[in-house]
Amino acid sequence: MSEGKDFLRTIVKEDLEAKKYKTVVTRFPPEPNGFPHIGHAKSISINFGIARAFGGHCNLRMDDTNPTTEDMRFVEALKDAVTWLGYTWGENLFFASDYFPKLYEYAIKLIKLGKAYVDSASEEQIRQLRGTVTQSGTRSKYATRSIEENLNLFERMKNGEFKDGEHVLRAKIDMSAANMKMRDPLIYRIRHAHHFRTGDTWCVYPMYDFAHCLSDFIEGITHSICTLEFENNRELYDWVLDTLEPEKTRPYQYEFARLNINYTVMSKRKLLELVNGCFVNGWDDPRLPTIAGYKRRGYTPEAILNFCEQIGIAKANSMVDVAQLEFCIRDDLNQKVPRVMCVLDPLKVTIENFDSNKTEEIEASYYPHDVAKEGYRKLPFSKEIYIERDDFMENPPQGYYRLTPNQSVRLKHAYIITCKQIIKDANGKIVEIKVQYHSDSKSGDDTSGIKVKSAIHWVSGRHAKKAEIRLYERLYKTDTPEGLEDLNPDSLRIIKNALIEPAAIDEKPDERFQFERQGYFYADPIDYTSEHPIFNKIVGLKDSWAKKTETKKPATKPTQTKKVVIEGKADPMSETELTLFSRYTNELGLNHEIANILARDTQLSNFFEEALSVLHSPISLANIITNEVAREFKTNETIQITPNQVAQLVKMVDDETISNKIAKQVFEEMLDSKASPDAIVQKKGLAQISDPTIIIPLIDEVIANNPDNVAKFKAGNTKLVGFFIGQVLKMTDGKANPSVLNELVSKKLNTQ
RNA sequence: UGGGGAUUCGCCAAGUGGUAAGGCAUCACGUUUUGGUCGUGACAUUCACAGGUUCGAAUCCUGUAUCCCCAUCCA
Repeated sequence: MSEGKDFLRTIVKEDLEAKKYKTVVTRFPPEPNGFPHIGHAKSISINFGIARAFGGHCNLRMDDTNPTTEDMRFVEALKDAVTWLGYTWGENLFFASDYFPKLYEYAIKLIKLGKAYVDSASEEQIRQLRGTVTQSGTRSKYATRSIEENLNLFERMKNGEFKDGEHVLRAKIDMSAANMKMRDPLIYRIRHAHHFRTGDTWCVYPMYDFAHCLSDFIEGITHSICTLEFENNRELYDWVLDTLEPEKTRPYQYEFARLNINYTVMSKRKLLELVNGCFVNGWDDPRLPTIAGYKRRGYTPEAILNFCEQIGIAKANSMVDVAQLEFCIRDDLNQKVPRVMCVLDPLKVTIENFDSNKTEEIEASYYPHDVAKEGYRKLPFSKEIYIERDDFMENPPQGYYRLTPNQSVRLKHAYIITCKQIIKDANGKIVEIKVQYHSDSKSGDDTSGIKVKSAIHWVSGRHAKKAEIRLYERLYKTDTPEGLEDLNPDSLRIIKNALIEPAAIDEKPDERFQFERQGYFYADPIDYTSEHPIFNKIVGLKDSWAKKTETKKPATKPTQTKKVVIEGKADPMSETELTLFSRYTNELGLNHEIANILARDTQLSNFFEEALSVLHSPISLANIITNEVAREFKTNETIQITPNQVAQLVKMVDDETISNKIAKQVFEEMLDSKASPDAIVQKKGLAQISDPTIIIPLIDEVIANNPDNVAKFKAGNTKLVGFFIGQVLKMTDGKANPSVLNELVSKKLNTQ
């Protein structure tokens, strides 16, 4: 939870430090039209997490501006998700629909400002007139209506005098804007629909772009964090707030990349399709990436939150490996849950030399030695037991550690057994094995001296309980699933007759267990009863044996195809550009790259020509202009610096008063202070230090203080020269002459 | 095709002119009564590509490529 670990926290931190806001206020603003999924969890952890980290607060706001898709049921699911993840909104549960009256007033204000109009064109016409991404649009003929007429019409829209789609309210912005969102966006539409909260009060409903920013403003949000697809909406967000509330401090929008996970679908539409089409069993199906699904499956909020923290926040579209999530739940449960034995695919084992009437009770710890928890149960041991079918092999492959005709094995917590006889049915399937146990090999008290390769889990036939185990695998078989055709047909496997040791049911020391050697399981919160226990598989244990045996087969190496880069062609130069180019290269001796940049950019070439008339130092001038000056022109239309000033600066570099490095620093300074370069150098004492008698002692000092790096350098890490130069430069505030310094450092290090 | 974003290891991701963090995955060894956990080590001479500026570039400049978003009366 550190403060500056991602770009959002960095922004918040800076804003707070700059006193832009007194306290940070964020919001989690879902639309209640579907169940929240792990992508929402990321957003929740960002918004609530930032608020918590900076001592602010986060509102839970239902963005319910579309009456046709939203439902109270989803509101409850959203609240559940936030609570389950461990966050609280306190008093701050809001609904955009609560702001409908205020929003309506804002719309009227916009009309009065002459910045909104009622458009009576049809939906189709509006689309036509909007233009395309390359062609600008045309403003509707209704845009010329008077303020009074607009006011009147809008009020009648509100009063329900018109049918759906007859009119809309539009912001009057710019029909030729390159950003399509700014082409007179719709801000209100007529909807004669029943809203789940406001009922039939309203006939007009605000659109997202109008409602969202104003809702943020009304709530005093400082940082409005949303996903990347809203980047284009930001300009409109700013426009609405700047024209309606120009004086007040207001929220700003920031975007991050939404979460994608491989083998998983996250879109509301696809999730809805799965649920409604009964491809899964409801919104809380454990195979679904919904919060309800993870909860039902047995995931912990800690694991989800930890996952959200691990994946980070950035602006690049990305696809997280589902293995990362699986790691998080294993990692969490490993420290928490009791171990218990459960046989999923039982094979009967009769211990020939064990008394058939006897039951031995073994004290077995619920936790392994490396988990700092205590607790144990009594484990019954008797003549007939069951082991996992694949823990015995008649003809084992190399490296198989478990029971074979020639290899003894330990029964976990109990005795070592040795196979004596294999019994098969008519089809050759093994139905039972007969073994002898070594009575002097009891766990914790073993004097047998027998060495075994592994310990396997087992249950006592007489005492074991029957359990239903629901085994879940990934819902999709492809890593980037598109549709139903990518569904994994084996995503759910139900084992009706697994055998579990009695304590797990009778004592029920927890809801979640590790079934020894298999994975983590969760007593299904809905269907489980002690008469008919049902466990969901949360996640399997890592299984390096399985991995080893399967990777043996396909050894096909993916052929590395070297990426072929197609170099696009630059536009040919115009006549005048060509003339300039040849003058720069031939007369002034500039290199082709620099000459090219200058020749193609009139702003830069004018600047250059002017500077050149002051100081005839074409190469130095051209370098600084195509690099530093160009950057400023890129971000600002006009810049404060004059060609004359740049010439002054270059002059100081040319006569070695200052270094190139310092020149860049001075340049930055000139941008802010508008002072002349000489004055800056004077004032700050930036003249460069070239005298070796001053520099050498500093180098010696750095070398003396960093013996490790000296050693690394000697070992061949020559890049470390940079480190030493950097250190000396730091000591001299960047004033040491870098060329001289470079030479001296290299010499010193090589003669040490 | 206009505009807006992005590009650092198999997957995430720090880094903003001075030694390419960290996690997942993978591999090896050690510990282990879970083929788990844990521990140790290995894993980017290079940051989409090509030039340029600089003593020094992932970072600054120019150009190119690729991917994502925008033309719902959805959010």
